[in-house]
Amino acid sequence: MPRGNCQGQGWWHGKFRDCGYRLTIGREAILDILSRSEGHLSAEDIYIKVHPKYPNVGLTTIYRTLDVLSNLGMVYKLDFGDGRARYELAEGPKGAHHHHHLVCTGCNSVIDYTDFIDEEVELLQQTEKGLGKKYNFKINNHVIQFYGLCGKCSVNK
Amino acid sequence: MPRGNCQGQGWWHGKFRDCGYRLTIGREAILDILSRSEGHLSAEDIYIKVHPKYPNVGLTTIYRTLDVLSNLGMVYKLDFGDGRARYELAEGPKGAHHHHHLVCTGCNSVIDYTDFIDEEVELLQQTEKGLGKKYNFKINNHVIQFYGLCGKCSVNK
DNA sequence: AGAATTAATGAAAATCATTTCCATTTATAA
DNA sequence: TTATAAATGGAAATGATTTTCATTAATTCT
Ligand SMILES: [Mn+2]
Ligand SMILES: [Mn+2]
Ligand SMILES: [Zn+2]
Ligand SMILES: [Zn+2]
Repeated sequence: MPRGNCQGQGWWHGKFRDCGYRLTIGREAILDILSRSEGHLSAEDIYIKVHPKYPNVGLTTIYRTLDVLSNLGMVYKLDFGDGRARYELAEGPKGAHHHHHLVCTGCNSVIDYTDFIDEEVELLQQTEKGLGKKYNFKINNHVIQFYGLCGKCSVNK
Repeated sequence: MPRGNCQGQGWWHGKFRDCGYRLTIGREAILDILSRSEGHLSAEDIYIKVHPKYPNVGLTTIYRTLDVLSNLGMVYKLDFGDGRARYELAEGPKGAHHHHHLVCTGCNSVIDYTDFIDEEVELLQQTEKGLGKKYNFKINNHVIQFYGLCGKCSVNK
């Protein structure tokens, strides 16, 4: 009977180790929070969620880890114009869960949407290919955000 | 013979006044710099360009004016991930000159592109309409940016 | 397992873009 | 011209992020 159990270890161990990074409590905690939280967390949001369980993980480590994860492409660093960076897991273990954003300039709320029109995906691929060739650019990511007013804010306006 | 001449006054006077804002030297200088500069200027970039001619326009005014212009929709405030906001004129007097961005994550250079815009614009309008209805969202702007490595950075990598 | 090696960490200090304060100036309308 | 409120600049404050550096801990090697 194997003594280690792996079910709780998270799918990222492999990728993480492969890149030469050490596995630490702090990093696991951060990844754990990111994977079980919906939404767009700031560094401090994450710190506050991590702290009760791991009081000795500092905010500095949160920033450093998010930077590593972002460089590895495991996390997206986003800017919604509220003066602090926001982070979300790039994708789950099963593969992509790609989405774009609707940002309310009134209340700063953000809606994820995945209901792309079929043509949207296709156009994006064409565009990436075309632009890549024309400008000799190796594209590996994109950000699409719509700005406007949510229902509440249109009314209260 | 009319004594004022208007040719140098800039097309924005009207819009600006209509919104109840006063016309000041500083504001004109900033708009002037924005309209005659290519590229994506930070507040400080603008300050440096304005300063020789108008040494008594302070950085604070640059920030305040950019905020006003941005709220009026005359200027886009952009984030390319280098820690400072960048600004560009939304459009010239003749109408739109809409474009999107290719951002190099290696050297932070940015390419404006207008290729594929036609198809994109059409799709975008569909998408805006669809999303607007579904999420009860009044969309009035969007940001599309592709991230990757420019030619130089792919090589030097 | 124990020691050696080196990455990772936390706490405090530093950085730096942006914002706030407030006394003074200035654009605009009466 | 005068009255009025908006706009300004310079200094100080703010606040997110980064840097520093002495200490700790993960991994590798006996
Ligand atoms: Mn999202
Ligand atoms: Mn541009
Ligand atoms: Zn809203
Ligand atoms: Zn580059």
